Amino acid sequence: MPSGSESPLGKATIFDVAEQAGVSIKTVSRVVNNESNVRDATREKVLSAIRELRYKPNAAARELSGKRSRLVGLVYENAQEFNYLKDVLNGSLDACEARGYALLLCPITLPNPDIAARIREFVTQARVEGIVLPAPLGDLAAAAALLRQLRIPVAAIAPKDPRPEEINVSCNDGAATCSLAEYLIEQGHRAIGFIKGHPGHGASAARFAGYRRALQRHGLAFSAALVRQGYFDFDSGKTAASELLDLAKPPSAIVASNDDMAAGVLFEARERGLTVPRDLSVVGFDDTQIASRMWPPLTTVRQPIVQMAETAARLLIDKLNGEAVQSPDEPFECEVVIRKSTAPLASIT
Amino acid sequence: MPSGSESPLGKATIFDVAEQAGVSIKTVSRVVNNESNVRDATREKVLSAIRELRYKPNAAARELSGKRSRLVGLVYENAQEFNYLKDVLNGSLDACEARGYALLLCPITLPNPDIAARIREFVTQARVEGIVLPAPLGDLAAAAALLRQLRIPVAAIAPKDPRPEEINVSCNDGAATCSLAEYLIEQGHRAIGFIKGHPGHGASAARFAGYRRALQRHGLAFSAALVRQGYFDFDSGKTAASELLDLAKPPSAIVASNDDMAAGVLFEARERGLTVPRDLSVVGFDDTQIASRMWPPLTTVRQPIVQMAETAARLLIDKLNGEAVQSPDEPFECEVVIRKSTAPLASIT
DNA sequence: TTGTAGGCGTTATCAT
DNA sequence: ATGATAACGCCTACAA
Repeated sequence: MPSGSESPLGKATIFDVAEQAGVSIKTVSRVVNNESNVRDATREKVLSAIRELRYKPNAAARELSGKRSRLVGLVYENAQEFNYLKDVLNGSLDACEARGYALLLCPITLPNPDIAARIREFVTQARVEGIVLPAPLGDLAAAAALLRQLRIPVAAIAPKDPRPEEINVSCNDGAATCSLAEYLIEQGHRAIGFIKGHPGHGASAARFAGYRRALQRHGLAFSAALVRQGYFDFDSGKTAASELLDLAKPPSAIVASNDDMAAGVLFEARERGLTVPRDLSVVGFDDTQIASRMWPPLTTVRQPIVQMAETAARLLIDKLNGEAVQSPDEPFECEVVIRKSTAPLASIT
Repeated sequence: MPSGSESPLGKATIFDVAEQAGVSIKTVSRVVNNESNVRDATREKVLSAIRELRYKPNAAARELSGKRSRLVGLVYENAQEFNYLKDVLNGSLDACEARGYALLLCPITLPNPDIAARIREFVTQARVEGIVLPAPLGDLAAAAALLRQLRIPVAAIAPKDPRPEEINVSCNDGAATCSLAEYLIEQGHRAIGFIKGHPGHGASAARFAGYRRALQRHGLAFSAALVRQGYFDFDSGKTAASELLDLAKPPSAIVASNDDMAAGVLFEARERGLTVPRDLSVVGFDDTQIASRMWPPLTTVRQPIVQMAETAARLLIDKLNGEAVQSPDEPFECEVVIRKSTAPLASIT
């Protein structure tokens, strides 16, 4: 019977719904927030009123009153190579959308003299309830310390040192690197070079360990001479390859800890007139877009980054909503992608 | 004299500031919002109280009361190639940060059966005041119509059909393509292939026009046989190159409308045993990261996308704040980047 | 199970 | 130029 002057254009408030349903605003609030203690019949009445009026809770009022912003922050390294972030973004956004949260971005350009100040500014200004923190930022001492101090929930993606009280999502990139190296060994390669990733990145150590494990399993001696430090970027890969290829006994295959460095290796090989994979096998890691566009297309490893990010953001939001969440028991699985940058060792010797 | 119990932890409200400064909250509000009609001395008092108390206006309360969310949306195509978006993101974020706005993301995967619904949902749910709209989304009829209907201010980046009542930011990519083609002509090339970009993208027509202009200027006949339709992606570039190279009289140089397609051309050339640039010169457009990592590194054009996006977002926000803004009079300048995928035509004939 | 009252921090109205 | 007071729409007590 009651029928105020509900404005036709999606401007209905909780009062309009209450009137339409013939209940109090509190009851509407209960229904909207999925609280218990509402009789099914009442709930239905309210629900249909909500539908009719196209009622959407006012986010500002909700935040002002309830102290919850429904905002999650993504604090990330604003690197040149952006494909990793693209996936992180898509995964995080999916989770946020599904749960009615919005995602705010906080790019950080490294090196940065005062990361802590930037993050603090972000957290206080943007009023985010929690933070998704993809590697390698979580492993920066300054960032980690601040976040701990701020007592803001964090979901770390591929952290080096997972904090047990927080959410952590990882993948088994060590095992994948091991598979990759074993694949090369099975192809007859014995002298296999390795280019490490950025030392501040948790994955670097894991991938290196995977490489050593492969050698060990096949009874091959590890030689530090075949290992070079890289930094996940094209130039460091090129430099490392140059040193490796200058060796008196250069490797017949090189494992780069990511695709960008592998691209550098390919580039260096080209400059020396070497043909890949005939003269040198090369593998990367990440299956970034560049991997399939180079010549030859790169044998590499694909990580389920979208899924990892989605999981991280989803668990984070659930935690913010008071649910007792746990980090995944098992790391996510990586997938080896064989392309054309690898070939059996020509047994000419 | 007055000194309530200001909580030490950045929780000061407008009342605390008013008390500290000995004025009413309305005056504080005036100062915070840069309104006139405040005596300088009063303003100073308030300002110093704000500093002392580290007062930050509560965004939720502001929005609830003032109807302004200080949120801007970025509606973009969620494409594989993400470097373009990376720059758009950085530029937009810069402008937002500088003006106290936050940026919300609305990725759209194409093709999408109901773009309009998605955008409408975003605008109403995310309560953004305005939208930054990078190409090619602005040129999709469905999106354009909806945005017009929603009456929400839009800042378009590189639109095909600029709407005079909105903000539009572009660059002279037609002229740049012309320079690129002229460069090839000066290198002795006469049969120059062209791979068009996605027809829905405004830049495609501009770049094609630039190519034709270059031919015209140098008195070269235009041949439709040397032109192929591409879609800005690697595969379409590869296919187009294949067709072009199958011609009885194949071109000695190919202009691809972007780097991804140029990468496809390079790939195809490799598969045919052609050496670039000895047997074929290739140029791209965008100077994406891949351009400098390929072999040979690509001659291409760099667009100031970060600047364009920053300008678009800045003008949009200024407009939202009631300022009388105008789109830039001049398009932004592109820069030709000469690398190693081009060489003078070997005059063997 | 349901409803009433008060407050969240700001901006807007209308005085003064 | 400045101030008192009423919205803004919702949520959290607390009552019934």
